[in-house]
Amino acid sequence: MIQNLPLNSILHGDCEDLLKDFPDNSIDLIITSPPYADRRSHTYGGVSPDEYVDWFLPKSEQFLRVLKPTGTFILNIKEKAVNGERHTYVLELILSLRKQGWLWTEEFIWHKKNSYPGKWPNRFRDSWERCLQFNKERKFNMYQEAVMVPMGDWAKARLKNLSETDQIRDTSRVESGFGKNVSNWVGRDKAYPTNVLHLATECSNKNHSAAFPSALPEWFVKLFTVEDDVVLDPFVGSGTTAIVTKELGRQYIGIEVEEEYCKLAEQVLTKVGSFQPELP
Amino acid sequence: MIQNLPLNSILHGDCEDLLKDFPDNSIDLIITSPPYADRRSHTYGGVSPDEYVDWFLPKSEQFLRVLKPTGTFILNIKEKAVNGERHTYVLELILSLRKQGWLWTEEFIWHKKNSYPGKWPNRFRDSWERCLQFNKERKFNMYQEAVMVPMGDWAKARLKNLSETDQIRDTSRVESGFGKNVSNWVGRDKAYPTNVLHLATECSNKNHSAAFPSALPEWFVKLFTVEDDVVLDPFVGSGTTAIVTKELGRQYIGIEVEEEYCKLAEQVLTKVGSFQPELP
DNA sequence: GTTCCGCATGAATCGATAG
DNA sequence: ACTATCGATTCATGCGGAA
Repeated sequence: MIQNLPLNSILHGDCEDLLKDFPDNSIDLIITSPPYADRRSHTYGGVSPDEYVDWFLPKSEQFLRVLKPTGTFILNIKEKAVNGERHTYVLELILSLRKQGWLWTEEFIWHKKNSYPGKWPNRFRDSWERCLQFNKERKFNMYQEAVMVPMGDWAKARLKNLSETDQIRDTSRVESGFGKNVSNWVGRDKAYPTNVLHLATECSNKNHSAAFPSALPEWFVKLFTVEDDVVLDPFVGSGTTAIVTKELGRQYIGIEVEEEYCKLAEQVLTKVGSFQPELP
Repeated sequence: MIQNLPLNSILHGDCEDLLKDFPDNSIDLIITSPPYADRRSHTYGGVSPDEYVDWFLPKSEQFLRVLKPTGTFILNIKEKAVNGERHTYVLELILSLRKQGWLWTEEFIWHKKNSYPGKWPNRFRDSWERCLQFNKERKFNMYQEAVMVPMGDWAKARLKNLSETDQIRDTSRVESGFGKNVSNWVGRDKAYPTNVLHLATECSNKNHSAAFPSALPEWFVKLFTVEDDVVLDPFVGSGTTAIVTKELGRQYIGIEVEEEYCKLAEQVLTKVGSFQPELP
């Protein structure tokens, strides 16, 4: 058991092992997107859907131990289609996590505006993922004001940045919720968020593709932590969670088994500046 | 066992009892929004979340029997928060329905664009519900073209393929359907939808607490049936499903235990016209 | 400097083909 | 019969070069 947390670093190894050295009740927010069943097989050896719960539970046991009683665990995950059916391993995982001692507080929906294309006789494109919120206690830290958006200024800023074609495109889009449909927000000062998030994946980014867009962890970090709080991502990948955590002036800990990802994340993190609060 | 289905009528009673008189494999689509746990307690005697699965399974057993092998069962449901947690009865219901013989084909998300306003210390407004798709067989009827939506950048796509003069000429003739080369790009301005539906709730219906907007059943009726197919709603309430079913030229069967709702639904249905296909 | 347009790129899924 | 691999399908996004 180590005395101090390895703050602001990316650790190389299996989170199940490495977390055993962490002290109890020391993390404010755990947010992660673990490898989905049968995905990323080159990295994680391809956990099969049927084995997924057994693979995950020892890890989440450590998450439960290191999380503060006021902390939150956000799990981004989505089940795949197997033999024409949705597999049930995510449902079983939720039930198992509750038996492990977690409270299943909420399920946020991440609406992926640019879902993977394709056509099949029996289903449409899969355009959403689960962001499951778990807690240790019924009372936890939540800073709702931090994610309220000042819509007036925001609308003007967005409008200015849009090309004409983008404006046409967006007004024609049926599913313009949180996105660029500015007209929804005219005359409003603040928007109360809901439990549905509308974000596009960053698929054709110049950077290495991440599991989720940075706006996703950003939103949860703002919502569940304040400055200098500690945010852990036990499957940090190319470092998206750590990067936005640092940018927001919180302290990050990332864990990753793939060495190449570790180096990549550390490389980017040295270039990232941390948020400095303005002095009056 | 009755010989013929009670087509285009609203039956008064408990669907579990009434369906026992229905023949096997006779319904093309079952779509329903059952009373949620602990809701509408005056109507259904207050099903508690812990008893919900046991309450539901005998009914779904009849659904399974009366549904055609090519048919679909759409279940609109959302778990409530109990003691600060999301209750797990919907997850358990999915697992139980699979054991009963259903295939859990898909989970659509209904994003409620204007969700009920409110603010709580530990959660945001709940602005989505599950629309669970179950089937008897892996092959089922699905008419995807019936629900295609305008493409995201339809304006861009059209402009790309046409010269300016062609644009003017063709757009002026679109209504008559005789434009030149129209077929080249007309097909491109529509895309298949995803498994996320963006629909506003209709606040107008004050009596029926579990009512969904007519656009929701409309979408599924178009997607899973053709004209003259039989659509059943075993918890039809004030009749939304039956009404849109009739309007779309399909045949409806509604079941409702509350007599007042039955009368209300029948009253509206007499005024509703059925879709008439145009003859050449 | 703008705006416009081509193009690669995805946490996908199914069905056919091969071992 | 059962598993592994592969091609076909499809569309929102953002980058970069062109106009």
